Amino acid sequence: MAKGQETRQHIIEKSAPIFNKLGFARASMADLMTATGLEKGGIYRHFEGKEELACAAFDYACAIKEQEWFGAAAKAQPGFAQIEKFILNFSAVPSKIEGGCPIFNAAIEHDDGNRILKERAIAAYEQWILRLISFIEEAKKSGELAKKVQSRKTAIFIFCSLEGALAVQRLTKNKNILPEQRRFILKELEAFKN
Amino acid sequence: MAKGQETRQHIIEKSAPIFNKLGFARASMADLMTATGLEKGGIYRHFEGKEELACAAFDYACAIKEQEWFGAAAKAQPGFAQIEKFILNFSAVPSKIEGGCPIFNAAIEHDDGNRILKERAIAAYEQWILRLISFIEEAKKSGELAKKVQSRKTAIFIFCSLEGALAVQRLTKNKNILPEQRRFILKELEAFKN
DNA sequence: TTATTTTGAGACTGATCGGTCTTTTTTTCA
DNA sequence: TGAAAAAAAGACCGATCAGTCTCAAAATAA
Repeated sequence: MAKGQETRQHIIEKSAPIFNKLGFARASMADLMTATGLEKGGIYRHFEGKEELACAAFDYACAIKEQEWFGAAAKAQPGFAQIEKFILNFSAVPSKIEGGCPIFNAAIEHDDGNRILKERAIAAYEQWILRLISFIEEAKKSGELAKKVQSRKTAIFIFCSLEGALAVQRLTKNKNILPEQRRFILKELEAFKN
Repeated sequence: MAKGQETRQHIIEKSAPIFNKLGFARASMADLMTATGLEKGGIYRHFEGKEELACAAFDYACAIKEQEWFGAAAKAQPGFAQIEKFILNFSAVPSKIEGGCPIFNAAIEHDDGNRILKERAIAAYEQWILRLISFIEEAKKSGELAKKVQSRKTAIFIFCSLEGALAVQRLTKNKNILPEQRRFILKELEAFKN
C-alpha cells in the first residue's frame, strides 16, 4: 500500500473509536490529532473535512461491529443457530471499538443533526436487518422456525430489543441487562419453533 | 409567582425541547437565547451555567414524558391494563417535547460524557422502572399475571424493547416499528398470564 | 412617589472550534 | 543520487463557544 493510503487508513482506525465514544459534534479535530499522532495538515491532506472523516470512521466502525456480531454467527450451522449466535455475540462486552453501537449512536445524535451521517446509519441498519432476515429465512427453510413467521418483523424485533438493552446496560453499567434480554428474546422465538 | 421564578420556568420550558433535540453539546447558548427570547444576561441571571440549565431542562422533559407515558396509564384499571396502556402511550408519536426519550438521549450522549447529566439519567431510569414494576405487581396481585413472573426483569425487558424500537422508528421514520414492537412485547406478556 | 432591589440587556473576554495555507520533510521514481 | 511529487507540519484565520460584567430598566416595597 502506498504511504498515503496507509496513513489514511491509520487515521480512520484511530478516529473511529473517538467518534464512536464522543459522537460527531464532541469529537474535536484536536482529539483526532492526539489519537492519530498527526498534525492538522496531515489529517486534512487525506480528508476534505471532519464530516468526510466521520463518514469513513463510521463505515469502518460498522464493518468491525458487523464482523464481531454477524461474522462469527454466519459461520454457525445455517438456521436458528445463527440467530442464537448473533444474539449471544451482541451481548459480548469487549469490542475492538468501544462506545456501543455506531448505528444507534448515530441514530440518536443525528436525529435532528447531520443528514449525511444519518443516511449512512439508515443504510447500515438496513444491511444488518437483511443479514438477520437471511438467518431467519434459513431457519424457516430448515424447518426450525414455522413458515408463518414474518422474517422482517421478527428481525426488527430482535434488533430493536437488543439495541435498547445495550444502551440501558451501558447507562446502568449492569452487565445482566443484555443476558436477561437475550433470554426474553429467545423465549419469544421459541414460540415460533415448529 | 415572583417575576424571577416565572422567567426561570419559562427558560426551562423553552430550553427543554432544544436540549432534547440537539443534546447538551450541540445546543448552544445562542440557540437557547433564540428559543427563550432572552439575552445572555437574562439567562445567566437564573442559572449558574449551561450544565445547571441542562439539568433543569432534563428534569422537566422527564416529568413531561413521565406524565405522557405513565400518567394516563396509571389511571387505568390497576393491573395488566396499566401495562397495556403504558406500552400504547409509548408508541404515540405527538409529544409536548420532541426529540425522543430524554433518558435514552442522555444515555447515549453522556455514555462517555457529562457525569452529572448521566447520573440524572440513571436516576430517572430507575424511577420509571419502579413505576413499571408497580404495574406488574398490581397485575400479579389481581391474578392477571402469574406470581412467578419476575417483576423487575420483566419491567426492564419492556422498557428496553420499547426504547430500542423508538430509536429505530425515529431513525427510519417508519411508523410501524413501535406498533409491531408492541405486538411482540404483548405476545411475550401473554405467556405470563394465568 | 420615591428608594431599594431584582431583573435583563448587551458589549466584551479568552478559549476553542473547524478549516486554510505556506513551508518543510519525506517518499517516490528516474 | 538527484529531481519531482507527495505528504506532513504547524502557524494562522474567522467564527463561534460558554461565560462575565457593567449598567439601564423594571419590579417591588416603603
